[in-house]
Formats: sequence, C-alpha cells, structure tokens
Amino acid sequence: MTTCSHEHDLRDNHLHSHDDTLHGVHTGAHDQQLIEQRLLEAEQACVQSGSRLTPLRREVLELILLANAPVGAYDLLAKMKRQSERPAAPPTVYRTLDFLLEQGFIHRLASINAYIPCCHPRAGHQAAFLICQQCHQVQETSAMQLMDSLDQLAASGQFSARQTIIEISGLCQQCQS
Amino acid sequence: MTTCSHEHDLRDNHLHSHDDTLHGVHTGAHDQQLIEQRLLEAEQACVQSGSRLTPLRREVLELILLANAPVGAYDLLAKMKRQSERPAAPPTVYRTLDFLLEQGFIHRLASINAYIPCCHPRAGHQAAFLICQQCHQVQETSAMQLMDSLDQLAASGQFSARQTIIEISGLCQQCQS
DNA sequence: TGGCGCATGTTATACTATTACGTTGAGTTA
DNA sequence: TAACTCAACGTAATAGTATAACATGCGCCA
Repeated sequence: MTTCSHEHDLRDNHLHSHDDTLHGVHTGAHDQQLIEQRLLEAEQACVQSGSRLTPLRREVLELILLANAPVGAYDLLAKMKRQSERPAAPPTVYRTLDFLLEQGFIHRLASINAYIPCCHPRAGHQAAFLICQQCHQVQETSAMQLMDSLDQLAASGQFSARQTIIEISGLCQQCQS
Repeated sequence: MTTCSHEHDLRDNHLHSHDDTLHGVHTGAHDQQLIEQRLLEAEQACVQSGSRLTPLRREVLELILLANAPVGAYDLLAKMKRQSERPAAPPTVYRTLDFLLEQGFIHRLASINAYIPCCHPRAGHQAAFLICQQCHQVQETSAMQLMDSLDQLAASGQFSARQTIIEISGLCQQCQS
C-alpha cells in the first residue's frame, strides 16, 4: 500500500479561516501555488471530458483545496456565505459536490460526512483513507492489495465492484507514543 | 477473501414485516432457530465480558437479526413503537446500537447509515461488506488481504488501525446479466 | 440508609441531505 | 429574431440521521 503525501487536518474546522499558518509547513503561499495547479488541472480535465468547471464549481473546489482538512457540506455553505456574496443553499452545495465527485476531483469520507480533495485526480480511481483519530490528519492511500482482491472476485464472476469505501481510523505515526 | 454465507436484503425495508417468505430459503422458522442461537451466543458473550444483555438490548438485537436486511436506526425505532409498548426515543436506540457495536454483535454500514448483524460475532474483528446496488443484498466478507496490509503498516510504525470501514458497492453475481 | 453507578427515559436540538419547483442564460434551430 | 431546449443554479420546504443535556429508576453494597 503506497501512501500519498497529501495530508489534511481537521482541527481547525469551524475555527480558523484558510489563511492561518498555525500548523507548520503549510504556508499560505505554498498552498496557493499547489491550488492554482490543481485548479488548472481540473479545468483541463473538464475540457477533455466535455463538462464545465463553472465559477460556482471552481469556487467550491478551491474552498475544499484551501481547507487543508476534510470539510463538511455545511462548512462549505458557511464559507461561501462569508466569502462570496453568493446566496448558497444546501442543494447548491450538494449538487456541486456531486459534480466534483463524479469528475474525481474530490472524495467523500462516509464515516465522518466530509469531503477532501483527491491526491491524484482522475475519474474512477479507488482509494483508501487513513484517518487519525487524535490529530485528525487524513492520508490518502491506494489500496493496491484490496483492489487485487476485488479483481479476483470480479474475475471469478462473484461480485462486480463499482465503488469502494475504505476508511481506516486509528493513530498515525506521530500520535503513537 | 472468504465471503460469508449470511446475506441481508434491503428490499423490504419499510414494506414487509420480518416474517414474510418472499425471498427463498429464509423461512421464518429457519430464521427463528438461528436467531435464538445468536441471542444465546450474545448472552454468553456478555456473561464472559461482564456486560449485560438487558431486555432492551436483547430486543434491539433480535429486531436486527429478524430484519434479514440492514435496518436504519429510525426503522428500529418504528418497529419498537409498533411491537412493544416501549416509549423508545432516538437516544435509546442509538445508545443500544453503540452497545451492540462495541460487543461486536452488529456492524454499521456507514455508506447507507444502516446496521446489520455480524456473521461471526466476536469483539473487534474487522470485516468488509459487498453491497449489491441492484438487489440490495449484503455479503459480509473477511478482508484478509487488507488486514495483512494494515498489519504491515502497523509493523512499520506508520499507522495503527483501530477501526476499518470497507464497503464495496456494485453488482452481485445474480445481478450481473 | 445513603450513596454510587449503570441503564434508561425525556426534551430539545444539531447536523446531514433531498424533494420539488422556479428562474436564468447560453446555444441551437426554424 | 422568435421559440425551443437544456444544463446550471436559486429557493423553500422537509426528510433523515444523530447527539446533548438533564431527569429518573433501580440494583448493589459499604
């Protein structure tokens, strides 16, 4: 299982705006460059797939990227009401999230009802998530071995997987001590 | 990955009582015997662990066993109000579910917010679930290979897993055609 | 008998998500 | 240009899931 270096932090949900610099290496500037990169990639992916990254969709994706943490739908709603002058009601957010999920730009964490950016955006790829219950960081990993198991199942005609949810809660390296 | 023969059916949620015989081999009488067996096992497990299978907890477990399908918390609530004369408010149900989860008697399916009995009740064991999106049957499997991966992670000090959620939606054998 | 702790009852509310319908606006066709 | 279409978005209401906070009952045992 190869883990992805992209990490998310839940701690400051509801508490700080995206531009705080409280947790170490993630300075705003650094993030900002990566985020621009991601947004560009998303734009290109949409062009290729014939879908549209509208201003609303772009804004929501940017908010999720900026968060450095899994964000809930209603967190997004609140941020939108604060930042933009957009009205923003729940269906707006959920529709946009559905779009971003379909495009593979973000993931949904069913166990905590939250959304995070995808490490390696490409439609339909399956991932697993390691959620630290203490520091609330999330690591995205590619669950190679499980995927192999699923391939075996599929090959034997027993089950054809469309979507997998793998969320593992526990303690990350730093929090084991 | 070895799958468990125990299957659940979502179809008749809200629609039929537990004793319908619409889906094949699972006759009421057959179920009743298995259920008695499971309740006995639960009782014994509680004695061993020093916890108490109170009438309320027993009733909820029985309802989940009878359902032959994943049931939502509010489904249970409704059944309790119908069957027993128990008052039954949400906290009652959720507290009881928490207990049954802790004891390993049931599982929670985070992706569909529902609860099912555990195939092989024993505290702390990890399982994966194959949820058919068409016929809504659920198969519990032991995700051996993923567990191996997690053991490797843990051994290397990278992540210590406490709880894993593995839910795979797709099409079961019968529904692929 | 009193106090302790666990299980449960009760009321209210928070959090998450969807239904249903109306509006807008860009692109197309007649 | 007018009408038609269709996807995106706005809006109001409501459904569905879960928890907080506090009260009550009851067995146990010092």
